[in-house]
Order: sequence, then structure tokens, then C-alpha cells
Amino acid sequence: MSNRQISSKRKSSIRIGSETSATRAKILDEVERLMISEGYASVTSRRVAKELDIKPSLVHYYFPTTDDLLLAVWLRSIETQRFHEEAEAIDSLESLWRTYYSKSRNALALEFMALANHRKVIRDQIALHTHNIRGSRSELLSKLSDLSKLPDGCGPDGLSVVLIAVARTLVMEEGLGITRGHDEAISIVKSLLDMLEP
Amino acid sequence: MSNRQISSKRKSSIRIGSETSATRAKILDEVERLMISEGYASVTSRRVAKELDIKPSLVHYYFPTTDDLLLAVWLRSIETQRFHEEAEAIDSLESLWRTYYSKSRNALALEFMALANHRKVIRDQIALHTHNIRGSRSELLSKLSDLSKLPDGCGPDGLSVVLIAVARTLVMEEGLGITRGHDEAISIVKSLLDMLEP
Amino acid sequence: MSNRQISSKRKSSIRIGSETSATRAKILDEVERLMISEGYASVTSRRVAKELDIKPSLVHYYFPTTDDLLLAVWLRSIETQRFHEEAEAIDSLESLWRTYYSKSRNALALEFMALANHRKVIRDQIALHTHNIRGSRSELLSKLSDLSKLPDGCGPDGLSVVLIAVARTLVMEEGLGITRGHDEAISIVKSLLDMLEP
Amino acid sequence: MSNRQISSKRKSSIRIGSETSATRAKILDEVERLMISEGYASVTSRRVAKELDIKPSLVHYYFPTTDDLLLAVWLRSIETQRFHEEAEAIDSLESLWRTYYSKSRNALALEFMALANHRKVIRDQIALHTHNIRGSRSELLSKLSDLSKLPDGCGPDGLSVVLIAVARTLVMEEGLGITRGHDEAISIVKSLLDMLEP
DNA sequence: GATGAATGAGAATTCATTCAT
DNA sequence: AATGAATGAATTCTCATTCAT
Repeated sequence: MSNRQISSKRKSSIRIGSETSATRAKILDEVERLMISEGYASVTSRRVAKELDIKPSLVHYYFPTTDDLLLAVWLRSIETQRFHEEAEAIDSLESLWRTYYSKSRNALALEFMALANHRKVIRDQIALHTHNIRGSRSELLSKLSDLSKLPDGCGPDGLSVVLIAVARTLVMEEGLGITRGHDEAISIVKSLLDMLEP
Repeated sequence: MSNRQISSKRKSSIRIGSETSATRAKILDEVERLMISEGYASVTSRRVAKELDIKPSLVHYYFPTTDDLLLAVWLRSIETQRFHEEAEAIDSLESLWRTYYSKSRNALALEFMALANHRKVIRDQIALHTHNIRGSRSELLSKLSDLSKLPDGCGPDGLSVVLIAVARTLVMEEGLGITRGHDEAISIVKSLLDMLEP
Repeated sequence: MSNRQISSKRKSSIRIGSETSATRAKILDEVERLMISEGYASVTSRRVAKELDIKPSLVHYYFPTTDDLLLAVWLRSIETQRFHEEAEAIDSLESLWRTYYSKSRNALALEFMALANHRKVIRDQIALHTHNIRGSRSELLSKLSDLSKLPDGCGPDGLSVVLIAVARTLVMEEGLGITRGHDEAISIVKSLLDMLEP
Repeated sequence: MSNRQISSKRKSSIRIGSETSATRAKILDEVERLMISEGYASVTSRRVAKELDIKPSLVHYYFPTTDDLLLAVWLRSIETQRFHEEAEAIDSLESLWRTYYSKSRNALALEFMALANHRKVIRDQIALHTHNIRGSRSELLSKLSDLSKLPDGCGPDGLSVVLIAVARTLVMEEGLGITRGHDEAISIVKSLLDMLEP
């Protein structure tokens, strides 16, 4: 019969395959691994399938569209992050900085940011999540530090931006083999945080 | 996702077409425009050709491989940057910050960083250039500011990293529609620079 | 266009699932609806399942192969037609014409004729049914009209062809948004029938 | 690089490959042949390529999208038809009927009508062409016959509908192996036309 | 009765690249 | 200096079908 995909507006998000399938989890793991080690551009159903020694169609069975797949990885990653951060009990500016400066987490986030330029679904999710996470981190900052020592016009949100900016830049550059100034940058951040110690 | 055949058998780097051809320049302009407005993933010989209303083969005539094309854009862009910065006479910390925080320049740089994950040639060039530019900026910083006010263990390279980190993060997030904390982050940077004013 | 695997290894026609299951009937209803509204090309086990919010495998449970499914719809539709026509008591040429010119019936028939090009099972069934229905309609025509008024060499079968031809063409063209000459064509048919009134 | 077809709204209709290429013509020929012999559902770039012993990509080189390909066949076919009809000098009702009752032409037209259900571009073209051709045939009818003999409310457009309806139905049914009543239907048409002879 | 998992085949496209002209 | 023709490999996605549960 003819089924030439005639009006191919995929509905997507019709999740087939139970949320708890082991295969589903394996796929997500592999996508995450690929994104970190080779960049989002390496995530294709073929490639993922080959790495896991399954068929590309099976990837599509669990994630009808590539957007579904990528979004699932993103959502799972922020879920995991939230879970870890709650478990960790962040009770000092130093432990907070460790949270910002998590290498694998930032590497993944950077890939998603690059992706976001072409994928609206991803972009929207990232914007939302970034907004929220900035909020909760600012709260933590307010609790753990004496922000009155910051210059005028500078609140916890701004500090959050600076911290994540440095953390991500370090991770991104390390990925490219660049390290010049990294230790010094960390020193600057640390003394900034020391200064804010209540 | 990626289906651009990442390598196969390229003769590469045999540059045909004089360096000064007007067509060559038009192609480079278009690639740069595409990278900034739609991301590096939109740069294909087909697409570039279509935008310029020329034939894809002509793109390959000037730039045998895609690596050649992208590298040419990168090299030209740092050349242009160097040229502008020399012309501008950076004589204050404020004018130096403006140099860091140039939106179009950063947008292009961010695309190249994303690209660097899959293109070794680009990665190497970026690493080299980043190292050098960090050096020359640190020199400028040393001249224009009183770095003795920085905490122990923090030199101009570290400051360079912080500045570029904040600048790039702001540009990247704006691209995604995120602005929370941006003004405050700029305030923090500015008061840091004020503090260093000799 | 067509990528539905037209044959491969089907066991076929081993009908599982009782003839009277409600689910079975729902599936047939949906297939008929899809054929009329979107064309036979939209009839896939996936699509049918999605519309009914059941699993594709369930469709295959009742109808092992797509041929089985389509054939079942066809057979049911002629059964239904026969039933209705008997109930309706066709006792005038006008009521007979209404039988020919039934829009939904013709729309379905047209889809099956298009299908018949690629599906031998369907083709054979259609040929058989068309032959028979033509026979029984000719009988009706003979009873209801004075065929001696037809020109030499023209019997009830030929008249049957003309009537179904006009009816189907009108329905087909309406589907495409064409109406030029339609009212006039109906007038021609009606005066032809008037002329044959005994 | 990633070029995962990110926003795949193809622009289409950017015709590459000169209008006069021999390969281009061969492709169109083959598509027409396939449509007539196996139905439009058999027209896939793969299949066409296999028949001609060329690569699927070459089909896409000349006709970027399947719509382009099908539309090109349709446009060429009506061009050819117009050309032939002009050359033939239709000067009697009998020669006009032969025009209506052209087997290969009708077989192709029927496939396009089936196609039109799913392809808007085709549907629009067919609607337009049908409207126009009906007009020019009605003109011919008016010239060649004494339409005052038609019943009230019946003009040349209606007659055109009846003629094409019968012609197409005969062709369609022959394709399915049905012939019952065909000769008689032709007799009916012929005596109708005889009746209108001026 | 029903379904989840998996597969293999095939569809439409797109792309980088080569080569002869 | 430019281009038309052609290819081979990749991409995303859809489908019919099977099978174990």
C-alpha cells in the first residue's frame, strides 16, 4: 500500500514502551554518554543503535522522534541533578561551588545549549529550567552568604550568573584542551566566595 | 542528527581560487552570517550556494572540503578581530570589557566551540587562538589595571577567563531567551573592574 | 510513496478473534472511516490503533495481514449495502438512481478501486462483486423501465454502466473540488431515466 | 557536522538539472510507465532508480521532492495531450469521442485522481486542468453538434461530464478485469452522439 | 484476548564530494 | 572560473509482521 509519509507532521510524545523498560534506560544512558564524549551531533538513531547492538527501529520504538529522545535525556538529567543536590546537603559556599562546577553535568548542559539553537522544544525546556535553577541557587546563596558585601545593584541572581559562567567556561575549555588561566580563575571565584562568607 | 559525512577521503587544503576573489569573500560572508543566525549546522555547501544563488560545486571549487570552508571563516574572523582591536585603541578597562562583550563576535565564537567537538582541525585552531588571545589580553590587563589588588594566586590570565566567561554566558543565554541575573552580573563585572582601576 | 511492504511472508486469512467481537467491529468501522476521509493510504495498523487508542498488535490479532483487514472491510461493506438495498424497496427508477448516487458508498468504492491496482485479493473481489451487482441492478432496471426504448445494441447492463459511471465521476470530482457541469449531468441522467419510464 | 534536517520544510521547485536533459526525460517516462502499470503507489525514488539502473539520489537531483516529480509528470502529460489534440483535427463527434476514450491517457488520469486525495499540489493542478479541459471540450461539442436536442437544463458541460464519466469507467473497469456491459455502454454513448449530429 | 518488545525493510531527503566539460 | 551530472552514504521516520508472555 502507499504510505508514503503523506502529511508527516508527527505527533510525537506518544510514548510507547513503558517508562521502566531496561532497554529504554540503556538508550538514554548511551545518548548521554555520546553527547558528552562526542557532542550532540553524534546522536543519531543509527549510531545509538550500533553502540548498543540493537536496531535503529528499536530506538524509534521507544522515542518516536529525535526530539522525544533528546528531551527525555534532558528531563532525566535535571531530575537526577535535583535528586543529587537534595541528597548532598549543601551547607557551605564551598559545597555550593562544587555543585556549579560539576564537570560531566556542565559538559552535558553545554551540549544541550548548543542543541537549543536548532531545537525549539529543547530551547524552551532549557530556558525554563535555567530560570528555575537560577532561582533556587540564588536562594541558597542568600542563605549561605552575606550578600550585603556585594556592590550596589548586584544580587544573588547576578552572582549565580558569574559562578555558572566561570564553571561552564572552564569545562568547555578543558574539553578543547585549553587550560591557560584556569587555576587563577578558580582562585578568583574562591576569594570572591570567601569574601561573602558571613 | 549529524549526517554530514564527517570525513571520508578529502584531498583538502589544496586551495584553488585566488585568495582575493570576490566570490570567495561572498561565500565566507554568507557562512559567517549563517553560523550566527542559524548555527553551524546550517552551513552546508548546498545551503550556502542556495543563499547566494550560485551552484554548490562553486563552493567546493573554492573550498574543496567543508573543513577548509569553516577553517577559512575562523581564520578570517580572528584576523578581522585583531585588526579591529588594534584600530580601536583600547585604553581603559571599560573599553577592554566592551571588547570582551561583543555580541556578534561571541555568537560566532560559541558556534565554533560547539563545532570544535566534532572537527579536530577547528579544535586545534581554537585552542591555539584562545591561548594567544588570552595572552595578549592579559598583557592589556596588566597595563591598564592595578592587579596587585587581586587576591593571592590570581593573575591577569585568571581575570581574562572570568571576563570572557561572563561575556559569553550572557550572549549564549540571551540567544536562548534567558536574561535572569544578567544586569546584576554586568554590575559585578563592572565593580570588579572599578576596583582594579589604578 | 508506497513503502508498506506489499507482501513478504504473510500467513494470512487465519482469522483469529471471533467474528462477533465488538473490538473487531470497531476496527472495521475505523478503517472504513479512514478510507473515506483520508484515503486508503492512511490505513495502517499503527494509524488505526492510534485512532482507537488500542495497540497495533491488537489490530494484527484480529487481522493477521493488511489484506485480511482490507478485505474484511470490503466484504462487510457489500454485505451492508445488500442489506440496505433489500430493506429500501427500490420501486421506481428514481429510487434506483439514488442507490447509484450514494456519496459515501461511492467514495469507499473508489478507494477500493484505487487499492485494487496493488492488491490482487482486493482486485478479484471487486471484479466479482461488480459483475454480480451489475447483474442484479440490470434485473431491477428491466423490471422498472421500458428498455425497448433504448437504441439497438443497448441493454440494461450498458445502462447500468452509464449510471454508475456518472454517479462515481460526480462523487470523485466533488472530492477534488470540481463541480463544472455536474448539475447538467444529473439532468441528462434524469431525462434519460424519464424517457425510459414505462 | 550536524545537519540533521532540522527544519525540513523543503522549498522544492528549485529545479536543478536542465529541462532538456535526457536523464530527466527518462525518469519522467519511467514514472509514467510505473503509474499506468502498477499504480502511483509504486512510484518511489528507489523503485524508479532501480528500473532505470541509476541511483535514487539522481532522481532527487532532478526532482528534489516527490511532489516535484509527480507534478512534472502531470504537467508533461497534459502538455502532450494538448499537443496531440491540436494535431489531430477533431472534426466530428466520433473523433471527439475517441479523444475522451483514450485508454492510456485515462489510466494515467485515474492514477492522478487517486493521488490527488493525498497531495494538495496535485489536487489543485487537476482541478484547474479539469475545469479548463471541460471548457474547451464543451466548446468543441457546441461546434460539432446540435445541442438544442438535449433536454432542458442540459448543456455541453453536462454532456462532457457524461462522456468522460463513461470513458473513465470503462478504462478503470478494464484494468480490473471487468467488462460486463461495456459494449452496450459504448452503444448508448454512440447513439446519444448520433442523436446530436446536426 | 491482548500487548510489549523487537526487527527488517523501505520510504523521502540531504549531503559532501568527484569529475568531466 | 564555473557548473552539470552523478554517486554513495547518511539521516529520520514509518510500517507490517512476529513472538513470547
